[in-house]
Amino acid sequence: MTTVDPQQLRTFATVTRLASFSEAARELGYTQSAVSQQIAALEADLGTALLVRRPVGPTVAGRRLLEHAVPLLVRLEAARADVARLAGSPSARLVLGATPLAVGVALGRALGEVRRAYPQVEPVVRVFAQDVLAARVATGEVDLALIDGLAAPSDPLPLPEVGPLTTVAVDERPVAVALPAGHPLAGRAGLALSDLSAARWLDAPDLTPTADRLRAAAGTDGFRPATRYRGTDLHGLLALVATGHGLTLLPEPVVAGAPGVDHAPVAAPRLVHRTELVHGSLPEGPAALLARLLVD
Amino acid sequence: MTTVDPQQLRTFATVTRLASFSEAARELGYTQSAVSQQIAALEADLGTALLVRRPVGPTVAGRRLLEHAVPLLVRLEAARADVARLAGSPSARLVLGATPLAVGVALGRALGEVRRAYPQVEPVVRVFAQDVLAARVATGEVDLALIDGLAAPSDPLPLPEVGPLTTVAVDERPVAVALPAGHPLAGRAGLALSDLSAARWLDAPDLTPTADRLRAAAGTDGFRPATRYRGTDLHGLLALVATGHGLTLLPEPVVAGAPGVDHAPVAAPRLVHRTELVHGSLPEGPAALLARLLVD
DNA sequence: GATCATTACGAGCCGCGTAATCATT
DNA sequence: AATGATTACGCGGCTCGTAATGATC
Repeated sequence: MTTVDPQQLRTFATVTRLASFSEAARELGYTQSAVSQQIAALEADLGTALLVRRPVGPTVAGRRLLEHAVPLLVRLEAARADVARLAGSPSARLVLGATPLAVGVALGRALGEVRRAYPQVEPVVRVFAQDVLAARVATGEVDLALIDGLAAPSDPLPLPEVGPLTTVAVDERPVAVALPAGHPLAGRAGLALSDLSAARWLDAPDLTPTADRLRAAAGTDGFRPATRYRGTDLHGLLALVATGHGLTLLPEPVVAGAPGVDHAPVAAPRLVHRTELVHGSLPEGPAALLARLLVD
Repeated sequence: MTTVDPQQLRTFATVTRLASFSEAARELGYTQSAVSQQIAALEADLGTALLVRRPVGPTVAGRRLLEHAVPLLVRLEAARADVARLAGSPSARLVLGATPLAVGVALGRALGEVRRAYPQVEPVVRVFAQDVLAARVATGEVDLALIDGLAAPSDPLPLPEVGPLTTVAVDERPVAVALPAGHPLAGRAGLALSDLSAARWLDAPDLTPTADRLRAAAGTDGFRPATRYRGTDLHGLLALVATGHGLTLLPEPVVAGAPGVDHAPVAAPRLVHRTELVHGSLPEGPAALLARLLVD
């Protein structure tokens, strides 16, 4: 019946993230003591130990609580931001968030039309990794977002639910495995993803599906990351593929023209690279126009 | 940066639901004064009026806040319930929630197998309306739920997101319009849902898709409810159809055998009656067994 | 012995209830 | 006039910081 205290939740989340009471206190502007008391109160309230101390880390129950805590805090903030936006002046800004692979010529063309219709607005495009974009939309930091990812055909992307958002499918492309030029699998048809679970994979969490997603999609273990690539630059990633540092999964049109890189379409399971437009409520204006242009 | 107070959110939600400060105070165990102060504090905090008084009702900003408040409160409770369940003894109970149309022979057979494997557990089946079932799963009131509803083929049902739940498709059936016997449309193929927007519809929110859902699916206005039917009894609803009180949308197998009722398949848009199994994390035991049996 | 979490305790603030006031029908 | 929302005000509790204590490397 009674609810959990979000402040304690935030402290708890911070403590687990930093694995330290004192550092969490520093980040949150509390004393060590206050943090300790908040955690103690939360544990007493829930009737379970949530953290083990020295070294600091979550218990099983703590891990479970974390699955709730982070989305809850995001949404709590989104709620405030959402009504604040409604009260504030309808700004003429237009901020579009996008994952790296979602930025394409269609977007450029649509932005051009928006510029013509609303010459006074300065459209801003900001690139984010997939996992945080939905939260940015919910808090109003960006007005619209183009998010890409791996999905079964005509299935929606698995986005974290952080508020009342609308998502519309914009694009679906076949996916292919990017291979070094001359690789024996190049161009081979009928390739099953699970056949490649033992290969060396490039883990580029800001650009391509992570190993978890691949395992889930293929239904097998494996996909052990050989090299980790942090960053949103596609060319760098393709260069690593070309030099044999590992394979990666990309939309077919993206790998098709790349120099030094061959590719093979993935036949099973049936997967597509999907792009979705995500937004909250859009008042009539440049943002709404852009949304209409993008879904066509 | 700072978060919204859930207690105020709960009070706000209660006030709007009851459209009265005093009644909300009674329900929540506060004085009128406390409720008034909480609302005032919330409005001051967010910097906007949320309610109009006399008669009491939400403003535009208030309506927006409500979209966040209710799911937030559900999930806040779910978080507590979720870790509590983890701490408590692994009870041998097995509570299955289901929407009325989701209870079928497959379920009966699966429950039989569970009984045989775990003779000591007493399976309980509880029937709920669609809209509250996901929340019951999140709070652990039921271990698993079978939820049915209208969807595009192989699309998931639009469930409110109230926690980290797993959903698996269990069944998809064609949908048909139930008609009084001898109705001119009976058996006609190629029927478009939008053609029927002007007809008299039975509104049975506990059993069938509401008018909103129909409008969204058909992409047209209309589907004005002629008669409202509260309850989860299918036979009563079919009797109303047979006596000409309105049309309704049901899975084809359900209407096929009903006396006094004819039907016509819906051809456009492509729709199915989908049943999904929804659950949180399932420790090995009767619940996990039942889940496995149901998805096959 | 140094770092880091916990406990003890007092001070300030916040939120509730009582009660009076104001507004609306 | 009566119902119902708001304001005034004082008390109680809760939470934080300071400071001392305890545990772990």
